[in-house]
Amino acid sequence: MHSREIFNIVKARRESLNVTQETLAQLSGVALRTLKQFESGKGNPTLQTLQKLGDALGLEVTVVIKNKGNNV
Amino acid sequence: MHSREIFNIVKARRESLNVTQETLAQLSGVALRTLKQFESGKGNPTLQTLQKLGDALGLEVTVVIKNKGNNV
DNA sequence: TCGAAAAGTGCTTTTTGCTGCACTTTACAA
DNA sequence: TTGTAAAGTGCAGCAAAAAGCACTTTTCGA
Repeated sequence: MHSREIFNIVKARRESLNVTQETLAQLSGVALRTLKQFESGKGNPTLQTLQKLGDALGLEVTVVIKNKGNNV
Repeated sequence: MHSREIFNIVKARRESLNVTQETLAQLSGVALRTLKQFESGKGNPTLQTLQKLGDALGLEVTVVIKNKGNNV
């Protein structure tokens, strides 16, 4: 999952919940400026930032094994 | 998935592949110091760092909806 | 069409992640 | 036990993320 995809999922999720950036910023504890930057495709958020946003949106950051069945 | 879990998954994955921190650092392009810090449970990696490590280990960072069936 | 809400952007400061270096500690095989 | 490889840690510099502020642009309903 590429960064862009992740950004888009967050943005899409926020929109599907009908929440403004400002509200999400308050709910998540992430600064509005940071959120804006992030949703407009720029930036390289820290895991913590991503998780704060995820928590507020009912999203979860996970790390999974790629290509099951093709591993050592 | 909490930060600790993510750290542990990365570490466990590296070990299961029998790769040293030093080798992973070279393969992933992440500095050894950063990797060490990260595997010992400290730090708050950026998405990019996490993805570099994931790429080298065959892991993928994803963002998924929690509690399927309980959404808007 | 117009006005307000929402979103996007430039600039700046503060904080902190990334990195290199040197050293210590731990694990393990000879 | 001892030597070596691997892993962990303190310190410091640099780059970049986080955040605040002000302003512009876009969106959209009245």
